[in-house]
Amino acid sequence: MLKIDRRRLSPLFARLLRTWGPQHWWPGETPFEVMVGAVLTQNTAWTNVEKAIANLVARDWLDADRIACLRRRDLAQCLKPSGYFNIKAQRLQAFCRWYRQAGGYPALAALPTAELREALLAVRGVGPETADDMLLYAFDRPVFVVDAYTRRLFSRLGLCSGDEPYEQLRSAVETAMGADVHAFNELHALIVRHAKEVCRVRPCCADCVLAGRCPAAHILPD
DNA sequence: TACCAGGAGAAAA
DNA sequence: TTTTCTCATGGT
Repeated sequence: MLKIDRRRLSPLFARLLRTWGPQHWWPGETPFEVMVGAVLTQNTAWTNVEKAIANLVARDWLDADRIACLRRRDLAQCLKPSGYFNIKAQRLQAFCRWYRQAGGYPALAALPTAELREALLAVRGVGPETADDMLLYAFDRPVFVVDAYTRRLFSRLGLCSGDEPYEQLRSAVETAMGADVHAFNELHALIVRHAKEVCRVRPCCADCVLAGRCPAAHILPD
């Protein structure tokens, strides 16, 4: 079973926070909007998701009851900028129908984390990362979100091999950091921010940037 | 032009 | 069980 050394993870977190500052995630007005964003951002740049959400808001459709009852093709048209629009229309309706049937946010927020996670994962179109995005950023549960950036960065730093099962990596980070909603919130957001700012510019050296000896270090604010 | 982006599920091996 | 394929727009 994978173990991540807290003495290596904590300085990494501190370095990211010092470099990029608090990220104030998730960008969303309400928990429901956060959950919609979590579905729409699957393998998609956030700027495209924002356009799709803006379309929903402009039509006054950012509502579980409304989305659940829309014609699939109307919703798909609205989601077009976020890509995979037919699949996402299907997934978002499946999620909204479940959300409504489950009693909405108050009823779901009353569930224990493990039970809520299991219920989310049973919704078609909600996988581990999407479920954990929702748990952390919409329900404030101490769950760490593992994404492709986390695997890439951690494997380059030698914290993991990168091909561990999702649950193993999530559990290892949660054990190393302790159940801390705020820390999980920031760490995941910072990893994404770091990837956007650095890996895109110079994909080979996310690790040496963090060690402070990267040729591209000039792009860092400190 | 080619590649990537805050994945998930189905199909094939 | 593991790997591969499909879904698709928009920015770089």
